[in-house]
Amino acid sequence: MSSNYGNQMTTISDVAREAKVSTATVSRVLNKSDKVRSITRDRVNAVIRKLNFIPNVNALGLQRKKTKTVGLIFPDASAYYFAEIIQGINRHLSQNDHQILISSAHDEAEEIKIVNGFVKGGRIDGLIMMMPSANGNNGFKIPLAYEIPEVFISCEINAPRATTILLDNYNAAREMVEHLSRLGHKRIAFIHGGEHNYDARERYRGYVDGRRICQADEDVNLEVVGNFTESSGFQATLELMKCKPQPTAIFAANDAMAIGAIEAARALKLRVPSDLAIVGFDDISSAAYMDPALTTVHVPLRRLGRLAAEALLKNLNTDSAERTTEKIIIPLQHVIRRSCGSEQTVKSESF
Amino acid sequence: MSSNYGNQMTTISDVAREAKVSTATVSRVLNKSDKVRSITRDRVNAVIRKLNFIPNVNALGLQRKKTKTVGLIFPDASAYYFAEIIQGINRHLSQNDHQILISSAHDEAEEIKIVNGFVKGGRIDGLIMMMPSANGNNGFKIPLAYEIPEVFISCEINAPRATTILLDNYNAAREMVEHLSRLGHKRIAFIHGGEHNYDARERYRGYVDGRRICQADEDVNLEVVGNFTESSGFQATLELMKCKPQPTAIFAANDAMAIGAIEAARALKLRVPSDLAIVGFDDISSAAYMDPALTTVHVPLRRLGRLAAEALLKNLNTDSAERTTEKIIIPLQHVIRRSCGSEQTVKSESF
DNA sequence: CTGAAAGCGCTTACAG
DNA sequence: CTGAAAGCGCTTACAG
Repeated sequence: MSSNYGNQMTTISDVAREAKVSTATVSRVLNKSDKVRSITRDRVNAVIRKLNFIPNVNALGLQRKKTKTVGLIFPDASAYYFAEIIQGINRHLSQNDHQILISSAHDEAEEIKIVNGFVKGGRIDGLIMMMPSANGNNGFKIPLAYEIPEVFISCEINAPRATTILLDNYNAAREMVEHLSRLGHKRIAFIHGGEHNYDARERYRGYVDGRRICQADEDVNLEVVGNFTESSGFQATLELMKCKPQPTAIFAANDAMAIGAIEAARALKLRVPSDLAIVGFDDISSAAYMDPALTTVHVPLRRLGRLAAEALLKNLNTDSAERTTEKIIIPLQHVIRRSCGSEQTVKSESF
Repeated sequence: MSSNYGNQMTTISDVAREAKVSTATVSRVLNKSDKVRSITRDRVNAVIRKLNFIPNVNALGLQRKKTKTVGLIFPDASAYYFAEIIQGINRHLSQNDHQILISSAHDEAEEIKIVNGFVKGGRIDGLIMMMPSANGNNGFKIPLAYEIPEVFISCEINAPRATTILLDNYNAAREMVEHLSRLGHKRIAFIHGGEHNYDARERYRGYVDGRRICQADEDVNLEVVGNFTESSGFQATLELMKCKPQPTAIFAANDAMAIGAIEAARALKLRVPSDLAIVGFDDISSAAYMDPALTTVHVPLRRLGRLAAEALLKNLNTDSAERTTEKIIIPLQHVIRRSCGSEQTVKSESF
């Protein structure tokens, strides 16, 4: 195996030699230290530019214990959330001279292994974890033992001095039920996204409370568990429509399942929304283009990513003793389209 | 700012002290060198395990010029492709003890800046780039000057000793036109994905040749340029249906635009497929759940990601002088559903 | 088979 | 304001 960087590598010594100063001075210029005469500084900067010098990150990491790198850990599933959030994170981080090391895990054991490697290997300065399957009060002690700043997305781990960013799933779901109730629905069914997912559980909680508040036949069981995929929404809907009496509205915990639900309604020769109202959650890009256009809850994923990046960056620049424990909850907006049968807002949809 | 790794950091010296050997010996054990007595090896390994020692990546990077990290650069757009491909790459790379550093760029200047920082900063051992907007023979010299292995996805840059992975867009598109022609369509329109996108251009080329081969009224202009979004597909379809005579089929260069096209057909009170056949490209997860279910071309994104990872890993372990120039073309399969009006296959779709 | 020592590319007290 | 030197955590000839 050959040396990798080959002849491309310019070092601080090359710069020092060319500028006729010591490496210490070059270093001071690089680090904007004020203890450099401006004439010297200019000369060094000229050489840096001329040689297109970029400091070796490994040397920096070794010496300063800073790598300008943030670790990102995501669950294996959720490709859609994943992509959007990363874009939001990356935009902010790259503007602030930080890079992203990503990995995905499908269970906590794998998760912990990755975090361990990242942190003990000296690869990262901070960590952003999206782990909706993490279960609050048990396990999951490992990453919290490290002293690097951490941001958790969509999981309620009570991590001291860490930042947790959550969607306000509960209120959005509750209000969605209230909206359906206002449209006259009494039997509002729910397709659950899965017991092991934080967002899904919170949406469910909002659904239950919404039904109670609206006194919407809450004693009738109208719940089926899906797994956030179109096909599970399809199957769940077939199940639900076997109930007697049948539900008049279905609230799917995400848009993919709502899409499956609409397809199932079609297979059952039910018209949406007149025979059956169907609503989702997420507001994916095709939601506006379905037939009928999908009523849903908009989830601002890029913004979520940006908030995570901002929170992490802030803590990266704060002494660990000064760091506070923060919880950021992102309020969510409904997007009322045709699939819920809401008259007054149909007109607001136009292309 | 406090030191980051705090007391978590175990070094090779800690291990050496505890095992009563020199750091050189520990290093030899870590690197599976055979020049260590097995008794010594066992003792050292026991300490390594006991202290949960993980070598510092920065020190390794400095010393060996290897970081066990692969850089991934993606265009800002294409969130969907992005997520799926990364999952494929990550799965393979993490199994082989490599990490992923990602970044996205929206033009070549930014691209080059990122690559520069990655390579000259000593951050990566190899590079995977997805740059459908890269334009073959011009510009884009920079990354190729480096000696690290490179894999290009969806762009035809004639990079010596690099691997290029392409989808067989051309043949899949041509065959799609032939399929529509076989169903009796003469006026087959095309919604282009954008001149600056390699996949889009290739799909267009397939469309043009398909029409010629089928002698499908090829002299009539039935093309509109979109940008791979639902809304552009919607607008493009409104445009196309102003043509006299109207097209009887629309081939959208991706599924998102096909979704917009179906919605537009609906707005125009046209039934799909009987009044207007519509087909897409990508086979996104909701394609099977639309109404009508979308005929499209399946693109195996995870596999694409895995192939990229495999190719890179292979070259990472090959001396640069031995590396060959490779081009891998992934054949694509059609998925015939209802939206094209193909009778014989409707029955094969079931839930 | 094992250890002492130099060195990878930086930063940072320390001395001047 | 500037430089010589030590040190961050590893690896690898070199000597034994």
